[in-house]
Amino acid sequence: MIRRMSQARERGIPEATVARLPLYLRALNGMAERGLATVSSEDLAVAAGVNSAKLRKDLSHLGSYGTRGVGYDVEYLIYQISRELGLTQDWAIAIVGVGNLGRALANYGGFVSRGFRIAALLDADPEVVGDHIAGLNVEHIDELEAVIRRRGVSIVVLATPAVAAQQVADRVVAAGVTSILNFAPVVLSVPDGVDIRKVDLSIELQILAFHEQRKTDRMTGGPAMAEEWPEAVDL
Amino acid sequence: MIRRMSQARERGIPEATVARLPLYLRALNGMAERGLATVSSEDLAVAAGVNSAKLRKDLSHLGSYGTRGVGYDVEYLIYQISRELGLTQDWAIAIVGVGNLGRALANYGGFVSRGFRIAALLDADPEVVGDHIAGLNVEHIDELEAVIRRRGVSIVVLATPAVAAQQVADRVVAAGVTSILNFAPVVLSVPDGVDIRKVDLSIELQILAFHEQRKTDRMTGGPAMAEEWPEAVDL
DNA sequence: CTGACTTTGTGCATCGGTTCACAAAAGGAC
DNA sequence: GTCCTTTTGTGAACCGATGCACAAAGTCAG
Repeated sequence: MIRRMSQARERGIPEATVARLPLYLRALNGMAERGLATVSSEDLAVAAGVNSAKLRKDLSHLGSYGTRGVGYDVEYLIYQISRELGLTQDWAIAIVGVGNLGRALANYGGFVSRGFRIAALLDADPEVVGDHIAGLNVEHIDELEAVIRRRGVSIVVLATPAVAAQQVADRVVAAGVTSILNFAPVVLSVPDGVDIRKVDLSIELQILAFHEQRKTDRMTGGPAMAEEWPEAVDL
Repeated sequence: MIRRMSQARERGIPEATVARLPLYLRALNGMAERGLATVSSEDLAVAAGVNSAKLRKDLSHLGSYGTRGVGYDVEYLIYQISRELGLTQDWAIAIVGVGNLGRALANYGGFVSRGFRIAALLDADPEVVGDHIAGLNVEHIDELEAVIRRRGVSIVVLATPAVAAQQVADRVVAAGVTSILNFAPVVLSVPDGVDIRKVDLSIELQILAFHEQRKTDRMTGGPAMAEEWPEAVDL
């Protein structure tokens, strides 16, 4: 027995593809709202800001959901991508650290929109504990393990100061959490099997600055004739 | 005349390398604070969370700044990376959209820390205009072009609602800005030569959810024997 | 000055991801 | 039913990034 399956799928979607699926999903939702029933790979690619061949290859990893000569059924594709991403189930997330950023995240609508539910806000500062933010009561960090267990939290968002992040990470990992979204500017060390994604505002700015500098260098004389070092290195 | 230069450099640092330089810089700053004078590629790689061969290759794109048998001079390397990233100059940035996120960004210390200076906060809501946040007066979005010109703003951070983002982007581009950090969940379309970096909180969560789902699937039966589709597709 | 030791810088094989270009599949006209 | 048009799904070439493994270059002891 050969079990051709539908070409690919059966296991392992490339990481680069996974990172783009949410993008397609957002574009598709916009199209569904505007009442579109089907969409071609070309149109969807433009809406998502990618190359159409890449889009088709990405979708082919999920299965063969298009109709040649027609395109993709918008609603069906939304369902398939949502299912693949795990958004058809309900994810309880906890936000640790209720400073400016934590507050912003708690109020950010995009989280709740699909599949995600903020189940807890935690902070170490007694000044903040007890505040009501986005309809939730801020709880003390001492409750971390209990809250994770009782409310079935499976994803933790770290918005603590840098010095506290590793310590909190150790505790949430010990409590059984294996997915962490880290906003603190530190490299967390966690055991194998724990997924960490890092969002670092300052790094993004530095990358922009690099390119901006290159652009302005090019205007004013060009880098080829700019000095290389304050003093010579090659003798 | 051959002009060997110091091997690489002269032009074009790989994008992947640029994205890691800020990481090295942060690790090096920590080491400088702890008084370390030199560091080996191995130690620095561990601190930055990367492979040491990759670190050495990354640094080799900037020039040959290490000493064999010894390692890298911490202060000197900090200076070289900072210069390469353009952090030795002062960047004026403007934040557009002073909601929860905009406020968090304005108060985020990591921006100011090296080279970046928040030069303006702008919003369309008259309720918010005039507020004082992080020592700055919130100005009306009508002032956008004037503020960019007068204060030499070269990087704009978009923290507006999704619907307003494209419109604001068009205006800042028209005003001559060529670097944008976008937090709004939309695909911006801008002319060639304008750099956009996107930070999307909801997408990061969706990627985590995907991996989390895979992990829990594996516990409960394994994906190989999980059903593929509600109905069969291959006949 | 010599020889043992350390650590960089890089050539090379490899890998994952992107893009092109086209055959295969579907729909519609007549 | 046949032909023509559209659009998918994918083979294959290409491109950039990664990581191994080692020669080259330096330090340091004696």
